[in-house]
Amino acid sequence: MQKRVSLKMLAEKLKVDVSTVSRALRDDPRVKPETRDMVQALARRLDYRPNAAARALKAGQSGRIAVLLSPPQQRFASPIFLELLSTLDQHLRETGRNLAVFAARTRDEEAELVRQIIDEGLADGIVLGRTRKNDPRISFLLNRGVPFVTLGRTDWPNAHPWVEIDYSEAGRLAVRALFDDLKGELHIVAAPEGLNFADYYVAGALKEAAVLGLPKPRLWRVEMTEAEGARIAGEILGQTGSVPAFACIQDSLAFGVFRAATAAGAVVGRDLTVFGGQNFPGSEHTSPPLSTFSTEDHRIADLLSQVMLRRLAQSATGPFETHTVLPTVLLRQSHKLAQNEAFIPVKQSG
Amino acid sequence: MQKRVSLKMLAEKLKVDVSTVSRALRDDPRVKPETRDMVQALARRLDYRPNAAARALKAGQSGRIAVLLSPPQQRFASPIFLELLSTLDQHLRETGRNLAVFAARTRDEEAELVRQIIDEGLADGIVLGRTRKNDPRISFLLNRGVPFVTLGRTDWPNAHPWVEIDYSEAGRLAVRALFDDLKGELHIVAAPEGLNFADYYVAGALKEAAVLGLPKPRLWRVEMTEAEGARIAGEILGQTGSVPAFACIQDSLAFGVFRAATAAGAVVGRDLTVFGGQNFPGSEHTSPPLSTFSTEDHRIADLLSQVMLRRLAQSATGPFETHTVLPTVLLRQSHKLAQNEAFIPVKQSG
DNA sequence: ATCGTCAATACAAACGTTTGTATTTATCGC
DNA sequence: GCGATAAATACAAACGTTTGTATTGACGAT
Repeated sequence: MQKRVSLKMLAEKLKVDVSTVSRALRDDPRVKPETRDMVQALARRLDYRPNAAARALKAGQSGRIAVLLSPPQQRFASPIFLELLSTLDQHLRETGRNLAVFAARTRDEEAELVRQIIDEGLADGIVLGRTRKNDPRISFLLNRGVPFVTLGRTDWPNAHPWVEIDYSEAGRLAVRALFDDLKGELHIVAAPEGLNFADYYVAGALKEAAVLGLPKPRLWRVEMTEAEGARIAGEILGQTGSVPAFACIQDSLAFGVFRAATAAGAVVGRDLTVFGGQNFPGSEHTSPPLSTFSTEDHRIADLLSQVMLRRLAQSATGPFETHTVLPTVLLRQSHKLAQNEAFIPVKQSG
Repeated sequence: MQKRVSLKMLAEKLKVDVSTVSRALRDDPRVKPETRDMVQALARRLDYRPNAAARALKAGQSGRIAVLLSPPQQRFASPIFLELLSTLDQHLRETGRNLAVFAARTRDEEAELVRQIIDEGLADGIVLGRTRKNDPRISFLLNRGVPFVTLGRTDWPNAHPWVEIDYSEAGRLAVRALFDDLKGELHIVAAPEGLNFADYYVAGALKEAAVLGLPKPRLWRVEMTEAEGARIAGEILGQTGSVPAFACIQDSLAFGVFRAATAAGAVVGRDLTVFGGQNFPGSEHTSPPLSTFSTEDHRIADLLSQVMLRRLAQSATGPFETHTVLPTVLLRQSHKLAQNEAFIPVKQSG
């Protein structure tokens, strides 16, 4: 357990000044080639690594990028997050940066957490998702001039780079798909109001319902958990004799619908129809295979990483034109009623 | 975009020394109560936050704990990781620490990454999973005296705290369950050799097979991906006329088996049987519901966090007696062949 | 020989904290 | 009213870097 090797230590051993050592290691032309080689040789031999805290202090930059994990984070948290963390870390490490992760307990806590991250110098930039209306995190970051990238556009769509999944299209798509065999009431099951992606989904779904001449669908704004999906479907299946259709914004909710159906002795594709979202692992193997839309997780993670890096390289202020709306792709067709046709996979997901 | 507020700034405004400001903020009895209040009032008004880098440099501690995400990290990465990150961040922030995340591309890269984390002072402690035989990460950390906690025991079981899932029991359990209706060859599909949890699983499974007087099962050591599960099952389903049984160490592999079965027109529960692991989201809703074992993700995450904090509070060297082996719980019974009995959920998973 | 020039290196300050020690100021005993 | 004592505060060094500037010594030009 020897002492950590520092510039000072190298300097003492070589009987030169720390400044010379520092410059030698950075290939500064001001140091004599022989000195440089000597320093570098010893540094390599002792496996010298520059201290991150000291560098951060000097540079006024932490060298870290934060990812904000949005609550609630449970087993059913969107699979995109892990992919994002992994991809982002790869990209960051290539540019000498590291990844910091913060998980707020509640949505209200997030703004304060963001403030802490910035003002304590815990990170130089932030990646955040689940943008919302009047998002206090965004106004704070803009105000401070902090580089950040969001998953989902905000109320200041031209003030920062963002990447967005086309949830409006997803909503439209789900309703359109369910419409074909619609035999009963249509339920839109989305995340709480104010969350932008959910608002877009609902808007897209409602618009499509109107276009198709449907009566106004029943709207549910709940947390995206299997429990909530089960609760809602359980309630509906208990009271109606018709064949309800559920357009769920996320597969977690749809899984809940499956659970409620099983509990009620109802069969999906006969007594009810379901459409999910985000193509969770396992959704391919439900019975019938869950209709859902793909969100191209890897591409999103990759894009967010790239955009974050580009933003970090930019000067302090915008405009930042990097706005990308990613398409959603229809997967499978289990929403079709059994008596109409066989369940056929539209596209393999692996 | 005003300058960050520092101790110096507060000191100048109040015409006192920075040391006084520093002490006032930490409620040092050496500063006069009126001065203390004056300082704290201004600090609150200007929303002063101590700079993390400066503190880290002075303290010789980064104030961060690293979590190593083990490759491969894909959509099917174990759901435990997100839960772990979330829980750990909660606990850490309560003690003024933060969470850093590192994702190695390959297993070989991990040891070097760990070295970098420690020697550059990127973190003061590490949480790591997927321990293996002759794990170079562990020997390095022990050598450096770094506080760390592992998910899964190591070759140095008394030298550091760890938490372990009872994979030996899981293997035993899977084979025992599949045995009841075994009509063909038994396949053990586990993660690559050298990964401790997989080795325990295989050992437990083989031992149980021997106890039950079964012929030696066929062994597969592959990455835990749906693709690998599908590949293996596809191969087997193509060549055998019998009813193979697959004990998969993780649901991702089992999902692959389901996919291959669908592709081959085979029906799970009639033409083959499957047993999974870790109870992934969605595994409840396969048809038939996937038999698997639960790994109590939240409890694991909580335990790892607690143990890490306790370890950080301890003196530099052991012994560290915190060893916990968590049980695995059988969920569902879809491995039963259809003609024998109906598929009944043994226990709800939500 | 002397000065300027250049290369090579050393010195020093700074980033924002924390903390040991020195200094100032007020208070008390006598 | 004077020295001792304690309270309050200021000074200074340190953590490990980076980087601007000063110093040293050798050499060529005059």
